Amino acid sequence: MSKSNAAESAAEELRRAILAGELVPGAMLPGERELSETLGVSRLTLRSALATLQSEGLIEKVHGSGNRVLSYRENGGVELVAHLARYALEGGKVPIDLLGDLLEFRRFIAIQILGVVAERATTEELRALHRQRAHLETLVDDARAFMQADLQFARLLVRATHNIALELLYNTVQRIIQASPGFEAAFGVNAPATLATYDLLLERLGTRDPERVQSAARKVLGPLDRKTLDRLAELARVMEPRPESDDVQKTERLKGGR
Amino acid sequence: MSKSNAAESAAEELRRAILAGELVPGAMLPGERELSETLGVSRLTLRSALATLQSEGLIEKVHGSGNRVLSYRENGGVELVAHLARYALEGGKVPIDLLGDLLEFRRFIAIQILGVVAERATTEELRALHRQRAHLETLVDDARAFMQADLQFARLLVRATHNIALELLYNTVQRIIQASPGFEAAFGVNAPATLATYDLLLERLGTRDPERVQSAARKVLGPLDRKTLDRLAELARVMEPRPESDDVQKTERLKGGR
DNA sequence: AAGACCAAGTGGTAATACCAATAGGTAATA
DNA sequence: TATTACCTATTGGTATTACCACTTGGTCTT
Repeated sequence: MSKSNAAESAAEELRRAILAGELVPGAMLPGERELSETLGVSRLTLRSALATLQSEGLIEKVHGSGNRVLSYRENGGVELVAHLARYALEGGKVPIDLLGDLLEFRRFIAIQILGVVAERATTEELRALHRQRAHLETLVDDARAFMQADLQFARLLVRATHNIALELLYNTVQRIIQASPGFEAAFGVNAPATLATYDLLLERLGTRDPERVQSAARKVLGPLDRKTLDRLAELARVMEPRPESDDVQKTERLKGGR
Repeated sequence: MSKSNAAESAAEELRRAILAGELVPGAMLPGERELSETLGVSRLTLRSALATLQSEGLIEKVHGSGNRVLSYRENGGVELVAHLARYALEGGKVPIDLLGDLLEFRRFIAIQILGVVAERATTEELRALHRQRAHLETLVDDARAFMQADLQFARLLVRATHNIALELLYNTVQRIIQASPGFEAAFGVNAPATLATYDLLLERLGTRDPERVQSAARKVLGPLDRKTLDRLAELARVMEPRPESDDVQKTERLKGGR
């Protein structure tokens, strides 16, 4: 990859091996001195990579003993979703299933959040949501900008719950989405339907009745996500496996000249 | 804390300063060479600490420029919940509000999860849940063991959703809970009511009707969490406050230049 | 046979040197 | 005068080397 970060590259290689099952849970990694040489980085850089993997719950460091591989199913943190998605994309596949799981997760949170927002949000917070909705409408053409504004809309929603745990969780989710190339497509694909959905929900929020908001959310959000997935699957079919770029030869010829 | 880990201690000091608002978002930390001397660790160790803070979304590293403090409200990950709880406890306070937010978050997820589990769980997975419920009954006296078994029960539940994103999220939540001293009390305090609740939910799950399961969950889980919080608040009143430690002077040194 | 003990291997920390990227000032230029 | 190019001090990133602290597994002693 084009990342210039040596430590992250090393972490990447190990992470991929673990997620691919090549490194079995319970197994001990080679010693840091040996492993650093194998990966072609200094022991220091290797240790930085190992620290990252530890924070992701993929390995366990035991002073005096070694580095043990853990089961990512039982210990891996949410941030692995981004990596799983990236590996799938690099393999040429659109991670429809994974994205579906992530959308379901988001939907679950959203339904519940909408309920408490109806009760707790200040009028000012509701106003801010309407403003952001209006802003979204101007960005339907720019997928990336639309995603950013959509995330901001979600942030305003979360903040209106006045629940710090949910707010921090949202930060994590946002980082996952932004770190997952291809996920942004899921936002742009369905912009018009998204806006219509927001309109309905905002209208219901105005009633301040949690029941009405949640029942609407349950009816609308599921189909919306399903439609998004369908369109993504469609796009995936259209795209050919992977076009090799033949610009390489061209650039080669440029070198000699001047 | 009595942790022998130098890097984590350094990270701890910086994290505390950031979460306490002593280091304002947007501010630049002192250079790594200077800061490492200030904290009494090598630059290497300091960098390890900074890497941790970066992964938690508290700072942003900019090659050639410096380390910028970020707003934890906007960038901090969920794992900060554990640290916030710990700081509160070390200050002599039981973080009732924070724990309430966390329980609410857990409750939101649980309600939705129970819905899909009713649809998707295999009969074997339901059997495993019943077994774990029976096992829980034997541990009502040992708060720590009960918490572990309770977490395992929740894991079985999450796994039955067949949603990898939710499963990974649960891993993160579990780590937060286990890293938060005092949170385990929230589990032991209300063991009998917890068991009764599980019985009800398992019975409803047997019907395979999402609606019935969710409506029961909505009715039961809220009051259960409220009762737990009440008992914890009661316990907190009984315990006397704690004499403070005075490391306040140190924090002055952390404020950086530029 | 059981316990104390020692030694090799492992991760943890430190000190130093050098590479790479950024920012800000300065001089050359239009 | 405003703009551009570039140089340089400062900052983070990586490598090398050495030593400390802990764990483990064995030997030695009792």
